[in-house]
Formats: sequence, structure tokens, C-alpha cells
Amino acid sequence: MREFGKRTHDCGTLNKLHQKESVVLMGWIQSLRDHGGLCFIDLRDREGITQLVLDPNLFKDEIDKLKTESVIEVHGTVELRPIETVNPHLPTGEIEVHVNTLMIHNICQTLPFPLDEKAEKVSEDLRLTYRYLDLRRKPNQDRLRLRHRASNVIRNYLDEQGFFEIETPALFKSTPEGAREFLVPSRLNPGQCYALTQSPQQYKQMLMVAGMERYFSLAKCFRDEDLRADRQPEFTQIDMELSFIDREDVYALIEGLIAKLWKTCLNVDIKTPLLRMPFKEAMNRFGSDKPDMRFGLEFQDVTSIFKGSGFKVFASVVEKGDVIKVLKVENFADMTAGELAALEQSAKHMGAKGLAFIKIKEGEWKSPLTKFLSENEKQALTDQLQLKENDCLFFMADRWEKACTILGKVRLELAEILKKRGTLNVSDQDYKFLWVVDFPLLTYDEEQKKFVATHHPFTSPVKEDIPLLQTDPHRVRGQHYDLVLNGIELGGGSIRIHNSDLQRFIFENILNIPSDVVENRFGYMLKAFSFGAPPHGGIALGFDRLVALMAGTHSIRDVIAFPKTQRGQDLMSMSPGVVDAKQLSDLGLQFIPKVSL
RNA sequence: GGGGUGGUAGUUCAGCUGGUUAGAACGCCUGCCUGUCACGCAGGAGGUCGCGAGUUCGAGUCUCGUCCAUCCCGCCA
Repeated sequence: MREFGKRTHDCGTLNKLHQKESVVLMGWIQSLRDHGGLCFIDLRDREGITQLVLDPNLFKDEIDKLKTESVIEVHGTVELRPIETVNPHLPTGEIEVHVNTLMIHNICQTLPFPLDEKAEKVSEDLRLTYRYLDLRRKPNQDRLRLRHRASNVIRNYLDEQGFFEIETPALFKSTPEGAREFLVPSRLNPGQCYALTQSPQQYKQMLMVAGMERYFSLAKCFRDEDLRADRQPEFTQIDMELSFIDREDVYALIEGLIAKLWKTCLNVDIKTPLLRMPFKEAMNRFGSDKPDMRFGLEFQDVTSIFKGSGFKVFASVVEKGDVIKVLKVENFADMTAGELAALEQSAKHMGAKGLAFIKIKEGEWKSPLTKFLSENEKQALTDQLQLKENDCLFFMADRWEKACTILGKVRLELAEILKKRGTLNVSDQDYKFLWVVDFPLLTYDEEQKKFVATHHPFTSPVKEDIPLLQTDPHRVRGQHYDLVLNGIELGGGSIRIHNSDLQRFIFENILNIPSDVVENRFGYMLKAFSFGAPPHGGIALGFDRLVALMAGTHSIRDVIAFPKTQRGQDLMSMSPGVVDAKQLSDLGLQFIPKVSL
């Protein structure tokens, strides 16, 4: 079967059917149990563990030398274990290999940390320093195996759907309107820099102009932003672009892909089509553009109830045209001071002045605001929210988006609290996907005092909203879509602008980018769109996040072979590092000490 | 750039209101052991308490600074 190596089997496959067979195994010593007159070794390779039995009379010297994680090769015979010594926890637990030849390939010195279950508690920086050891552990092997299987499924699926896998450059030019970039000085063009691609966005659109029709790539992308558990400076996107399609085609394509991935890799059936929710609705109900749909805790709007209220804070908010959102939690009137503090903190963290609440206990409204509320207001709240004993309400009054966002944060914190209490069950194996759609094309940036693209400037407006560009730009919806799973944005995409004039109008008249800058940065795109660009659109899914979610881990470092720390360092190879003066001078570079103000 | 949490044997941790020679488990070393699979038994080695100042008769413990890790906010079109 095996075309390479001298192994006859791997350590996961032998069973009682192989009895009396001569086999050759190679692998690592997982554990060594020397009983004096008899010695057991658990030999491990990528596929499993097989118990070896060694006679000390034959291998005395070797056994003395061997240590855990040493690499050995054994030739021996498969024997049934005595019935009372069968290990039911091991797939190969019915047999063992009686060794007649032992070759030591490498003695392992004492390990810097244990490689059994205890490794989970070892500090991550130590494990990253010895990443090659940490990766020997089964959970890590399984996660990289899962990643491999997922990429295989993706390639096969997209091939069936008529896609070409095409590599695009990692060295691109700087596009400063996006994320902060890694710059790469060009030796051959002194004084000039490449930037590592934040995404192959512009290249893939050019591939559509080039008539490739369907492109995909598992593309490495680079962003020089601060890191998080779900963010690395280099990461992988499943990047796709299609010609002659609309949003529905993209939804169907991706739903097929997700269903196939989950079925093949996890044996889980995902019901399609997936739920779709307009951005506005997601904000109004859950206070997020990536709502976690595994639990309720929805908001209601009670703005109209507080018109002219005796509670001045609320009344003035209504007067300004802002909103009041409320989150009702059942059986939470016994909220502790600590729980309230945690909720208030997450609200304040997001810029709230406070977090108003009402508890209904023994028929009474317990709250700092009770004395300001009229009977009419109480009745209106009771009716609209169907209040009952032990309910607890949290209010947020502010500008629409801010009020929703803050209460959205409170909702997530509440879920954590309820989980701790054991009154809310949220499972990682419960996969609640949805599409969030109908985002506004433009967002007003208070600091810059101008409109910016909500996603990116290549997003096409919804056709019937195009006339609004002239009159009410903020009301224009974009043909953008985000794929969300359990409160995490898996990816997003859009139908693009393929008309040179419309694209130029957006750049110059809506986003107010000076025409010479447009020409310099995007001139080639505008030109390309004037040479027969097909209508097109696409999507990019975060591959690391996707695999992390499938693996049931929240950190993408767990599914990346050699991840970087939060400061962007590779502790194993110690990168980044200083470079020779010669290398710098070849590039015409010189480091100036950073001066802090 | 800002906030939270943490840093004590190789590893994971304990170490109380500051007070003898800083402990445990696992790992490691030596010896014994023919049915273990977290093998067992006996013995042993192993520490600049992240680093630097300060308070104090006395600091792992208190204060300040600093470094590192991690989580979050800003940021991530």
C-alpha cells in the first residue's frame, strides 16, 4: 500500500486480524513502562498508538537509553493480548507487537513541557517557542488534519462549480484607505515600496475583466493591525469572484459549500437556505451586525412610550429624535450587585453614560427610575413587553446605532452571566448561520466629516437606490452581504461596480477623493472597466476562523501551524529580527529611533 | 495608544494581616520490580520568587517603574 518508507503499518490500524503478522513500525515513544523483567512501550505515529512488548534480556542497553518522545523503529510480530490485559480505550487495544528488532533513530532529551493532557494548561508562549513539540499532541494534529480536509473539500467543491484556482500576487501596491499594511521596500526601485496584499480584491476583479469568469484562491492576506485571539498579521481567506451572477447566486454557492464542509468534516447537516436578515433588523433586535442567534434576549423599541416623560434623560432623547431600546430578561430580578456591575461595565466600555434597569419583584418595580415613571408609562411597558414577576429590564437611550450597539454588548455579557448561572445553554455544536444583508452603502464618518464606504468602494449600490446617490447618499443600500455564524463574521462580499463612470462618480463625488489620487490609485481599474468588464461579484471567507469554529476553538492560533503572538512575533524562529546594515543600505533604508511625544 | 488579568523548581500551582532553611503534584536522576497502559516501590537532585528601584529591623508578600504573555477597547475600507 505505502509507496514510501519501510513501515508496513501505521500505529493506528493493527487489530486482532493481523495476529502473527510480521510488521515494521516507526514512531515516537509516547510512554515507556519498564517493569524490570518486562517492558512496555506505547509507540505513537500520526495515526495512533500501538503497544510494544520488549524482553529486557534482548534489549537491556536500549531500554536504559530510551526516553519519552525518542524515535524508534521496531520489527516484530502482532500478538493477541492476554484477555484480562486488553485495553478498551485504545483502538489497537486487543493486540500488541512483540519486538524482535529495535533501532533507535533519535534519543529525545528531557522535554520543556509535558505533551499529555497537562499541556493544555502550559503557558502559550512556551508552547509556541517549541511549537514543533506542541504540534505532536493529538488535539493539534487533529486540528491541522481538519484544516487540510476542509481545504480539500473547498477545492473539490469549487472545481465542481467551474472555478479556476488562480494565484494572485502577495506584493501589491499600497492602498492606504484600508487596513494598515506591511510595506516591502523595493531594491530595484529605490525609494518605492510594495505593500503585502490585505486581500486580492483588485486582482480578482481584474481576473473577471480578463474573462476567467470564476476564480478562487486560498489566499494569504496581511494586515499590520493589533492582534486578537481571532486575528493574526497573516491569515488565509477563501477568496472567490464570479461573473454574470447576482446576490442569490452567491448565497446558493456559499450555502452549498458550507453544507458540504459541515457534512464532510463534522457529519453535521446544515439546513439551507440560510436565514437572511437586513442589517437594520439585526441591529434593532440584537444590537449587532453579526448577531449570535443561538439564544434570544431580543430588544424592543420603547421610544414612543417615553415621549414627554417625567424621566428627563429619556424625554430629551426622544425629543432629539434618538431612540430608547429595552432588553427584557426573565427570572433575572435577583440579579446580584456583581452581575449588575459587570453589565454596567460593558455598557460604559462602549461609551454609555449608564445602564438603567428595572426589576419586578413581588409585584413592585424596583429601580432608581421608578419614581420618575407615570402609571401610564408603566402600563404601556407592561403591555408592550408582557411583563411579569421576576422580569428585569435594561434600557439604553442614545443615537439609534449607538444605543443598539451598546445594548448588543450588554446582551452578550448577559448571555455569559446566564450561562454561568446555568439558566442559558449555548453550545458550540449548535451552528446558527445567517446572512446579514442590505447594509448602507455609505457611513458618515464624524471625524472626517464625510461619507466613507461601509465596506469598500467597489461595492455596487442596490440598483433602485442609485438615483438616491445624488440626493440622499446615506439611504443608499449596498449589494453587500456578510456570512455570520454564532456571533462571528465568517466573511463578506458584494456585487461590485463594473461600470467605469459609476465607479468614478463614487470615488470622486461621494467619497470625495481628489481625481488625481483616484487616477493614481485606481486609474487602471477604471480603465479596465471601460474595456468590456462583465457584471461580477464575490465573497471572501476567513478560512482560519472557519476552521477554528469547526474545531470548536475560539482562537485561530489553534488552527494555524505557526502562529504569531499578540506582538506579532514567531517565538520559535524569533522573528521579526534585526537585519544587517548591508541589507538596509542596499534598500536605501535607515532606522530612526522612535520618539515618543 | 488605553484598560483588565497573570509572571514563584523543567511544568502546573500553593504560599494567609510582611517574620525560621519557599512547599505540593507531575517531570527529571539512581536503584528495585514479568502484564503495565496516569505502572508500582525506595531514595535523590532541582529556585536570582520576571527585572529594577523604594518602604521596612526584615519583602515571594507592600509601593512605584519596567519587561513579557494573554484578553478586551481603539483599530481591522
